[in-house]
Amino acid sequence: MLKDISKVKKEDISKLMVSFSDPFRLEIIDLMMEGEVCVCDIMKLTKLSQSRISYHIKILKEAGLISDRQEGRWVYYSLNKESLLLIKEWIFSLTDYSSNRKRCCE
Amino acid sequence: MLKDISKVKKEDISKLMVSFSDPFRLEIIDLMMEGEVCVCDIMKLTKLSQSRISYHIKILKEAGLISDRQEGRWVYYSLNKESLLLIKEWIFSLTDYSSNRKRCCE
DNA sequence: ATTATATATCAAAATATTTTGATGTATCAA
DNA sequence: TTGATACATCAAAATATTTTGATATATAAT
Repeated sequence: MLKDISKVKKEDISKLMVSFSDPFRLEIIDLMMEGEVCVCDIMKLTKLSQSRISYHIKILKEAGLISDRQEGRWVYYSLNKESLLLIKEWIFSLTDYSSNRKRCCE
Repeated sequence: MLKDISKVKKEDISKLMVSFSDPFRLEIIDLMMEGEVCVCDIMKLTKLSQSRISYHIKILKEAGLISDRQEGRWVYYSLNKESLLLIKEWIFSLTDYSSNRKRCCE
């Protein structure tokens, strides 16, 4: 069930895109492609500090890119498929743009 | 001719993504979907200042997202289909991630 | 030649993001 | 109930990005 991408606000798209604009967040996202991860996993696998990871996780969460689920002391994070689809759709609208070139300043 | 997306550096992806992380740049990109535009066009259509537009254009150029072509006093900018495809491919690899969930910390 | 136009670039100021280290909170185990 | 673990949050410092206004450069028209 895809939304009409032209009606999605630029602010929402740019906020999602901010998620991908940092190499450390991309690393974290990479790990989440394997499945759920907790902060402790990310610490082991990336050598980033705990608060630094929490900070980036927060950015991803606020963008709506990831979901969390608590279990005991652990919080499991995973990619949110809905927002991935939204991004995918937006990229589609971008790559399928009409290729008829207009002249500028006429 | 698609590259092996897993071999593309995170820094390259994040730099491309930075292009999309600002609402004004998204506006500019939107205009480019219609075809080539010059800075003067963008000025007319967005009411952003000239140097501000040039700044954002520079970001897009350095990310490799757009190409330029000079004609007299005008410089025409347009989206670079190759990098759009790269992004598309990257998004694909992200959305097609395996959904088998692993348990953390085991 | 002079002037106007289109755009780039620059330095400074304004903002925003990121990192760090410390502290707080909740959960669990002993 | 004490201590350890997992994570969040906070304030300050460090960085990075963005905006602004001024100036520079190249082209074109007069």
